[in-house]
Amino acid sequence: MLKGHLDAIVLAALEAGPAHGYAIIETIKSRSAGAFDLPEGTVYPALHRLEQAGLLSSAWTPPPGGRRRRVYSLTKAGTAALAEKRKAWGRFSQAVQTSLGGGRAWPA
Amino acid sequence: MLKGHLDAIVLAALEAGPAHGYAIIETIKSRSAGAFDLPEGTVYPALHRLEQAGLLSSAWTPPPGGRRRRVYSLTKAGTAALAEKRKAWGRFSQAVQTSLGGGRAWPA
DNA sequence: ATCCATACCTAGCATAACTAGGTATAGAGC
DNA sequence: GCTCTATACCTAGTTATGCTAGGTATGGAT
Repeated sequence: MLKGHLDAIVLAALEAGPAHGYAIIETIKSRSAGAFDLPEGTVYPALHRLEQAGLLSSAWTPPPGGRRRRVYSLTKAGTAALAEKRKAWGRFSQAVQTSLGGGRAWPA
Repeated sequence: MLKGHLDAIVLAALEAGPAHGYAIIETIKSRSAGAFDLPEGTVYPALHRLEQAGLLSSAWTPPPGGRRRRVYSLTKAGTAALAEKRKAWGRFSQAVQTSLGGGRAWPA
């Protein structure tokens, strides 16, 4: 379970530039060192949701000669949402950290 | 939304000693500096779930003269589960952190 | 020719946490 | 005495989220 942070992670994966769904899954897997190996059934609906919400836009790559791919890009609203979600993550993780007690934020 | 980490936070709130539901809510609120102001409808079912799972045990305080309270304590299994959940949180938050990119773990 | 990796999609399920109600007692203020 | 608030517990039903489990199709390697 990604516990409500999937949207932020997907948006972050697109920050470096447009990508298609399958590539996004790979990016997330490698960036998280394998921890987030997300099934397609998780990611594709999320992409649709994010596009619906106006945070992503998509375009099909021209199919003649190549395999069809839907390439997603961050919209302006998506970039803003990502920034907000990063802040929210910071607040959230800080709060969990102190709630779990046991002191320091990050074990060295 | 507590995003799946509620159980860990509740268990952590009981680590210092037994407490009743209402007090647990207060503890969580103060420990998180107000970030987690949980409705009772969130916490009570969680307590029941955790007791069902054998991670907590409960006892009613004797009602004569005082207000009825159900006091929860960590079981041995609960203590072990808390330790495991702390580790899981560490792994999870680390993975989110790197997935969100943007470098350093904690902005000073 | 067959298989696997790539690439997309959806319906339906499970779970989590919240909303929105309900009950009841103790103490403070009038 | 009466009312109001804080304390203290509970549950049914809603919502969102992510997953399972299926389906379709193409390109490249064997």
